[in-house]
Amino acid sequence: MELPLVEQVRSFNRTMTERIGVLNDHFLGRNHPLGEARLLWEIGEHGAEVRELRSRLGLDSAYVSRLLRSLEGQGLIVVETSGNDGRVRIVQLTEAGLRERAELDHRADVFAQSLLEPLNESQRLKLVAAMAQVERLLIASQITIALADPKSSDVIWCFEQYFAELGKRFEAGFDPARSISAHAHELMPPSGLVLLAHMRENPVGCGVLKIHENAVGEIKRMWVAPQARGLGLGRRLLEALELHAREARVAVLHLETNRSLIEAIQMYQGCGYQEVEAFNDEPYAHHWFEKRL
Amino acid sequence: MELPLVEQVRSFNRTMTERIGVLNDHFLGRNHPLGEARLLWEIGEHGAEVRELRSRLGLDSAYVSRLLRSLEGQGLIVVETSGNDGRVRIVQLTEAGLRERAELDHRADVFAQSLLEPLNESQRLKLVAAMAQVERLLIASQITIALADPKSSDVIWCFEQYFAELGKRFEAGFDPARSISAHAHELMPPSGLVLLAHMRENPVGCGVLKIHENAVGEIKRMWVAPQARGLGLGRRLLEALELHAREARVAVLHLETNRSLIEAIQMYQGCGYQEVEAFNDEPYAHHWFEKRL
DNA sequence: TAGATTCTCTGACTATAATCAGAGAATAAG
DNA sequence: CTTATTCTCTGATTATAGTCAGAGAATCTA
Repeated sequence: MELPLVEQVRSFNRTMTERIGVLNDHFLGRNHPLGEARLLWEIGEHGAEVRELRSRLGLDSAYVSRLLRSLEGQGLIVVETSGNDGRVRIVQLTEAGLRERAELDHRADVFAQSLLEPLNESQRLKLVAAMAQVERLLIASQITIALADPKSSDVIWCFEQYFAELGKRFEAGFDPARSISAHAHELMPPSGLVLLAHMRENPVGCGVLKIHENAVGEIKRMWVAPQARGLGLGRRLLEALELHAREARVAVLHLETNRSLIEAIQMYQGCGYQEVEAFNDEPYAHHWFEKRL
Repeated sequence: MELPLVEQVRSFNRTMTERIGVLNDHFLGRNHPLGEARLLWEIGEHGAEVRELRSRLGLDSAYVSRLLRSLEGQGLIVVETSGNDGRVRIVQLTEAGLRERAELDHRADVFAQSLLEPLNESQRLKLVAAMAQVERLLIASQITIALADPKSSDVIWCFEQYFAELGKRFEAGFDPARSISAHAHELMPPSGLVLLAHMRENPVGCGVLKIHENAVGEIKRMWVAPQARGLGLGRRLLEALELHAREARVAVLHLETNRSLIEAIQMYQGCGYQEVEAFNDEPYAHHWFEKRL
């Protein structure tokens, strides 16, 4: 690989732009303009709310409305008002709409097969493995980490997921009330902060830093969503927390963890955390770590 | 073809469609509509013929003309009549056009870097390696093999490349006149045929089958262009020739080769060819092979 | 319960990306 | 030298993909 990294990425982008063009022509081939096809696809077999479609596809409400009117005119969808909220409208595919969607599905399959077909078995496996790798890493590179409000719904959701996971993994379950607390007011600067990782609007990980008086920081609630694991996100979160800690003149970071969280323990050690004597009486902890910054 | 492979390819396509959309918005971001930007890019630093641009981008002549008029109006290009052929027009970028193109170039770089930036060193290397692999195999899957007219310029070009390469690789050079002949009239059905491999209009490999009376076929002029090597194209060409041989009721295939063509010899053996006694007096040959079909 | 917000829709408008028919000039082929 | 072909251009027209302003109804918030 003599090409500089950026050159190789650009070359890849050129190749893919071309291929995606072919894919779109394929989709487009017969039938609908691309906008309608995408919408038809996103509605899915079980229907969807219009507002949901709009935000998923990132389209203007006037435009979506027009696309829906067109699909309705073709008898591919029915639109009805939601029972729960009279403002919200629900789109469902009709029989004809389902057939049309199956046709799109089939075309996408045919296209995918046309890429594999000229290759031999070993090349196919290599291609698919490399695609999975590219996809994974591109997704990883889309994850952003930012300061978050501990009272926001995304943070609350992440903490719930975190507690639920501890409940499953600890031998004796987990009761947040028994554990050392970290309430919202402690998690706002200057006494602490929450970092949240997002993947396209969706929260996929969190981490908390509490700042104590004696230049001691405490890391808590490190969690990565299952679909975002194996991408080095835990380490990224930890490093981002350390950066904030340094800025707050923290000299030593503490954290404690349960023996069932094996990957976490390995990550802490890999990031330079040393196991030390228990520095608190957290009932769920088996290992206590510290790192001097 | 097992479904998981197709599923992974489709998932990859979805991810890439999204990324390419972002790339286009980036390009588009400021400045020009996408069509103009693509054209500006394709004109290149040294200018180009309009007809060449049209065929490279696959656009209608009226449309290209209009795009050129628009770019001309913005002072980014100048169009002049070719000296050789009064019908052909040549487009050149002006100073401003070159700056604009450099800007596009820069944006593509920034985009590529934005993919790499959030990753750590080892992830970057993995991503780039996987991209190279995907690109290579997708390009391989774009190569088509078809019967070709031995008098066509593509075939003549491939044969010239083949002879030039033999001249370089054989210890004593290579003189086509001394070698056993294969003239155009022998390479048309029913007495023979030429297969040509194309990658997006460009010839990248060839192979010849001569059919003799006693159900004996002869493989000659197997060549793969340097940029298409390592993709299994030689084997694909050979297998395609064998298919044609079977259809022509050939029972045994002969071929001879020079000891310096090591990869070729390995490929023949890997495809089931057995080394036999010399069956002709080809002066450049060291190994003679046959395969019963 | 008033006022703000959310959700969807319509009307009016624009930019982009084409396509088709045909004209005019230059060149190639017979 | 005539005819066919190639290359480019203009005019007329279309489809696609939006954007913006605002209206009307339902719902949420203070």
